[in-house]
Amino acid sequence: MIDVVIADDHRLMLESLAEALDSIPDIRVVATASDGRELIDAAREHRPRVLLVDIDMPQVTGIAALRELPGDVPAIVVTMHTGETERHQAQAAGAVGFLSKATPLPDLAAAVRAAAAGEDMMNLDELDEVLSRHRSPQLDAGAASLTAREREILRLLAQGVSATDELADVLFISQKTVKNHLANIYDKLAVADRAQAAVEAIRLGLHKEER
Amino acid sequence: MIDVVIADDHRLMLESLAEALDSIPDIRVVATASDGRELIDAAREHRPRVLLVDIDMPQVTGIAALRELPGDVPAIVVTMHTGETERHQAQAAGAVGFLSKATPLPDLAAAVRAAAAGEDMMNLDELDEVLSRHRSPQLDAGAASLTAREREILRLLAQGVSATDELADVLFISQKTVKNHLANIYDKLAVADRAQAAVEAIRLGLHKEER
DNA sequence: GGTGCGATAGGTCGGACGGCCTATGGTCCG
DNA sequence: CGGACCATAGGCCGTCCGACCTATCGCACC
Repeated sequence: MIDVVIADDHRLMLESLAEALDSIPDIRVVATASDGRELIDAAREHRPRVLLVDIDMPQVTGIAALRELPGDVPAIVVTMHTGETERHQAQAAGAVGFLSKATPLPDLAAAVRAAAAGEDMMNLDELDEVLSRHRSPQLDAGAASLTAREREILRLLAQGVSATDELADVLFISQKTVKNHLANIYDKLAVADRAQAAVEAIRLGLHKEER
Repeated sequence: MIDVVIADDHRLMLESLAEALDSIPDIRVVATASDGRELIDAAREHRPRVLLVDIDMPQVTGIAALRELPGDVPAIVVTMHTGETERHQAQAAGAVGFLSKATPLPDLAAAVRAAAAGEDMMNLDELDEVLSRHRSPQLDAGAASLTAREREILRLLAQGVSATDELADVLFISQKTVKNHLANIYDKLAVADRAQAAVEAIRLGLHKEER
């Protein structure tokens, strides 16, 4: 689980991004800030693994805030202004990444994971390669070891198909097999019953998957 | 359920906002667009109840797109540039609302509900009053009639407390009472068991509530 | 060509769950 | 005051669930 603090002066951006990142299973937004001052305070108080920082902020800019903060927490600068000047300022202030606000959300998530893993993303030639190495969420041992069939059953659970006979009908297998898969799922996710498995499945985002 | 189409040229904003709004129980994002052209196509194809439109977009701006679209779908303009010029252009193009990107997310959700209800939000003096009338999500009959105790139990379910005896212990009531509440919850939400109730509880956002 | 693993399936069993009914005390409101 | 609603609680019953064990088939990897 990667703890993140986000700073952006547009509340709509700040709150939407916080909500969206928080719904990613391996990322948790522990605090948000609307200017550089709040960012510095939040970073000191919550000790996150990664900072996401906008440049344009009233009073203290993102760049200025980064200069005040110790370099022990990797910071990704996210900005509308992707000129070389801003880029160099960000780099000089200690940023490990510099992304445009045109970046797709999954790429930002990948950048957060990369930053948490100690990667540097200031080299544009390597950026794509670094991001692609961190595209998939780093799930905990249990969730990561789920088989395709088990994920399928979890997906159905998260979508409201909970009865054994319904699951068996949808999957064209016997009720017995459904129960076996469920038992394995309970083991891997360390839960006790369908209700808890459904909660966990939704946390993992399985309810959004199609087919 | 209010179907919405969002247009914004910054993918991070677009995708984050889509994710955040979609997680609100009475709002569904049916399509997103990165420029005015896509917005026009998406509006025609998906026939949403409300449009959320950024002004600054390449090729065809939000204002230009609104001018091309029939006025039968209410549009809310969301922009960084809140000058009188933009305001008047938006109004002339048929927008029913004009909000800054500094607007808090809950206010935007309220504006979406207001727009879906046919309200006009172009009068700044009435804006606060109109928004406050639409703050709470319009839940369907079942969810709206839940009692405090029932919501409490649903919240626990959504947070992974599923066993009758655990629920009884946490709430300091007998297991029998827990089962009675659950039976009433199943009725109101039209579900059959705890797993489905938990799924519904998360959809309603109860898992985020404290205490 | 084993060895391992996943998907399939069956049996048994005790306990948990959900459906249905009744009942009491409290609160709020007309 | 009476009615409506809620939280609390108990009983009964049939069904479903989860735990534990065994077993076969197919596929992939070495």
